[in-house]
Amino acid sequence: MDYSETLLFQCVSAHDCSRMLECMKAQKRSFYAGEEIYSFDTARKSVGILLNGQAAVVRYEYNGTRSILENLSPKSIFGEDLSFIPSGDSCIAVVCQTDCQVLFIDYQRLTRTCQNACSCHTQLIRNLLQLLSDKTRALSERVEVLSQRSIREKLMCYFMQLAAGKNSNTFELPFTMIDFADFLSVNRSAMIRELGKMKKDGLIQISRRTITLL
Amino acid sequence: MDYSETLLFQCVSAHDCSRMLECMKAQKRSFYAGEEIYSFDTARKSVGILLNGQAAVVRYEYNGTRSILENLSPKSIFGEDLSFIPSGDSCIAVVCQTDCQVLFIDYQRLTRTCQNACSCHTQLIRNLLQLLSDKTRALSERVEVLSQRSIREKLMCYFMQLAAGKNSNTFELPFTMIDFADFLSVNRSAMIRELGKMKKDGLIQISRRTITLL
DNA sequence: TATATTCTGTTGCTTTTGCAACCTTTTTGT
DNA sequence: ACAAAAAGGTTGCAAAAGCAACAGAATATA
Repeated sequence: MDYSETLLFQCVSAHDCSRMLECMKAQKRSFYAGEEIYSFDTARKSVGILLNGQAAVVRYEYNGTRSILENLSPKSIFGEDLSFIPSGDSCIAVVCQTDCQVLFIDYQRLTRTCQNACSCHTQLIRNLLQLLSDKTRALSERVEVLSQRSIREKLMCYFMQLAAGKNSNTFELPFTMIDFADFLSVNRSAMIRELGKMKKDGLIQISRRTITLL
Repeated sequence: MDYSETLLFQCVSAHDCSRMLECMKAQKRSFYAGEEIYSFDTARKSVGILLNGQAAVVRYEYNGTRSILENLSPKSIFGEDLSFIPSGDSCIAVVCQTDCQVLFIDYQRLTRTCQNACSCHTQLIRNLLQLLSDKTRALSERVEVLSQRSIREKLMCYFMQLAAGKNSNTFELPFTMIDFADFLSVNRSAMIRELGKMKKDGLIQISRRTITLL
C-alpha cells in the first residue's frame, strides 16, 4: 500500500512517508472479521488508518441497543480527535466487518513536529486539519438526520444527502436494513414499514438496497 | 478584548496577535439581539469568533420546526470548517440572542501560512486543530444524545454529559424549555411530561432550570 | 403599577413508533 | 447442493410521542 495515497499523507512523497512513519513509530496490525480493532475504553491515544477491509464505529448501550456511528472504508481515519468518549454505561468500539489491516500512529507524535523538524510534518498537520474538517462535516450531516422528528423525515433527509453526494437521484444504501435502522436510531420494522408507505405514496422507488428519489 | 485570550490565539503574544490579524485582514463587526450574524446560504468562507454576547447556531426546517444545533458563548468559534452545509429545504444561521461583537477571519488566509511566513502561524494552525477536535467532540456528544431512542433516554444522556462536564450532580440547564426541546429535537410538552415522570420516579430533582441527578 | 408578552406546565386525544412473533428470501459454509 | 444462518419483510398490539388548546407564573414594557 502506498501511504501517500491516504488522505493523511496526501502531498507527501513516498520517501518522506516511510521516513516519517518510522520517526513516528507507526505500527501495522491485522484483524479478522468481527474482531474489535479499537476500544474507546482502553483509550489508547493513537489514530488508526484503515488500510484495507471494512469496519464500523459502533456504540453498545447498557440496554443492548446498538448504534452505528460511522462506516469506515479503506483509507478512513479514526480516533484522531479522542472523540467518542463514552459517557457512563455505553461502550464505543471499532469493529471489523471483514478482515482488516490497520496502521496505528501515536497522536502525540503526530501533532508535534518531531525533533528532526521535518518540513513535511507541516503538510501532515494541514492534512489532519482537512480530515478533521471533513469529519466535522460528516458529523453535522449525521446530526441533521438524527434531529429530524419522524422516521419518514429521517429517511428523506438521509436520502437527500446520499443523492447530493452522488449527484444522482438513484443510489445504493451502504447498509443492511438492520444496520441502517441502527444508523438512524429507529426500530427496524417501523423503518421498513415506513419505507413501504413512502413507496406507496410515490416518494421513492426501492428494490433491495437501490433507491430512487422521485 | 485581548485576542490572545481566545482559544484560536492561545499561546500567541498580544503583539503577534495584532500583527497577524492585520495580515489576515480580520474584521470586527457588531450585531443587535435577534440579528442574523452568519447565514450559511451566503456561505462566506470565513470563521467567526464571538467576542462578547450570546448566540446560537440554528436550523429552520421547511415545515417551520427549528433545531438548535449549538449554543455559542464568548470566545466560541463558528464556521471554521464550512460545515453545516444546509441540504435542500433547510436553512442554517447563527442568530444573536443578545447584542454581540464578532471577529471575522477569512478561512483561506487563516489556513495558509502568509507570505511573511510568520512562525506564529504554525501555532495558529495547531490551535485550530485543537478547536476542531473540540468541536468534533461536541458533535459526537450531540449525536450520542440524539441517537437515544426515547425522550427519557435523551434527557438522561444529556444530563449525564452536563454532570460530567461540571463534575457535579447538580447543574443548570443552559436553555429555556422551548430551546431545550428544540435542542433534543422532541416535542416540548412531551418533554416536560417526561421530566415530570422522571421526578416522580425519583431519577432527578428539578426546580426551574436547576437539575440534580439522584 | 398596570399590561402585554413570553415562558412554563397540564391534559385529552391522535398518530407514530416500538416490540414481538412469525414467515420468506438470500447468503454462507461445508 | 444442501443445511444453517442471516437478512428482509409483515402484522397486531402496546407504549410513547406529538399536537393543540389552555391556564398560571414570570418577565418585559409602557
